[in-house]
Amino acid sequence: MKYALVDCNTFYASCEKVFRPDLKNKPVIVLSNNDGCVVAMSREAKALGIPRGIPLFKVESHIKKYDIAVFSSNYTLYHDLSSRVMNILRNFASELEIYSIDEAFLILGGESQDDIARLIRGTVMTWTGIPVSVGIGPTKTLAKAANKVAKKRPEGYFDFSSSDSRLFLKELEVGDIWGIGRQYQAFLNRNGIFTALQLTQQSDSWVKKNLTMVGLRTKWELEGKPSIDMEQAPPPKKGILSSKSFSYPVTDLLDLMEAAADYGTTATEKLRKQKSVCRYVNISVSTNYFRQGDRQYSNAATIELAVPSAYPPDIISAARRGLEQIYRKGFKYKKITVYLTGIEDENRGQLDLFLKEDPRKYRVMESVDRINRKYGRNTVNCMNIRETSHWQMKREQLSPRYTTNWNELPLISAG
DNA sequence: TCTGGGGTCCTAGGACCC
DNA sequence: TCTGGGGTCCTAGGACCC
Repeated sequence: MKYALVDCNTFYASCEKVFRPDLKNKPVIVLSNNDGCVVAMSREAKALGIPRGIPLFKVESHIKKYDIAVFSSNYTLYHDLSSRVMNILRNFASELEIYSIDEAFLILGGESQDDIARLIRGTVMTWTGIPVSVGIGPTKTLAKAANKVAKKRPEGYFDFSSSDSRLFLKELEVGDIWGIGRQYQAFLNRNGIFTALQLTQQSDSWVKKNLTMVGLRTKWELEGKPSIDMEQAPPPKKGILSSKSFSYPVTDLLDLMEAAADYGTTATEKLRKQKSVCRYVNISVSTNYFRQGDRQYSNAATIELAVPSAYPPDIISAARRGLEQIYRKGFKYKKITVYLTGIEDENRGQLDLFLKEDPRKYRVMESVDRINRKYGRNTVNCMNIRETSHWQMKREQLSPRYTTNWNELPLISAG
């Protein structure tokens, strides 16, 4: 059995280029929420040496000098193109795991691996305009590592089994292994372990003791023993959060209340979408820790609901009660998070009681969800959220919703 | 002036039970 | 002076991922 990892190259930047042929071979960067920092770059922008995660204001001069195209993140567009890519990949796999917005694991059939990799790349490019890389290996971890190699090759694919496995592992640095982050990399380096090959030479018990069971599975995967399952249907989320940074410091409790209502609504929509209810509402606020001179404060509160619910007014009033507990006057708040936990299926015991108590609540919410899906987010909302509140997101370089809004379809002109 | 958002899993330690 | 053993549940914190 063979695993493939298909990864969209510089996904957000590639999405922005699909409808802008004038940007072909030009550097493109995509910003985080609030246009804060650089989260994605086209190949050309990477070549200019811009590091991922750098704040926008630090690269303004580069942008002017090299005429870099800058975009606010347009998740409506990225999610739509992502689902088109995933639907294509489904045709090539006996099993498909959508791992993230721009990556999927596939279990391949018996065809020649080179042929299938070429076919996948060609089809996705022709049908969506998105370039992808294909890594193939006997485990998910090795397919991931093969994908890293694929990205550096002009063919855009690489099969682990076509290489000398000992040499491959020797050239793979521990920090580049899927599942080994910065802390573990530093720890392993301190212990004289720098390559995947060296990691596989440690005993299972040593790896488990120092890198937990997760690290031990990674070791087995590097040895070619599949130890991480495919997840075809994503399990329901165990925690759902909605959190945003403010574009300007917020001091007023009423503004925070409004933001809590907005993000509480967003989180609750996600909750209803997976047909769940939650028992706990956790709300947290913090000041801007990047501002060294400011007085800093952060705090969180968890409110338990009387009955598990996915009804926005229940969630929002809990969030507001929590906020009243933790709000302190005189701080400049930067960020607020609403986090829903204690998630259960909506059909479980306790809820029956609730539905008997007031089934109208759920009928109201079904209608609201329908209207908002049709006419846009916040067409109907619970707390009179203003369109122009100053705590809302900054998105000054937003591209059109080319694929999801009739008024923003790309126009083609003849001649 | 300007520094993202949304998740998962694991472990240690404390409270509590018999 | 002597001060068990085994278990569950919960939370906080730390690691990881994109």
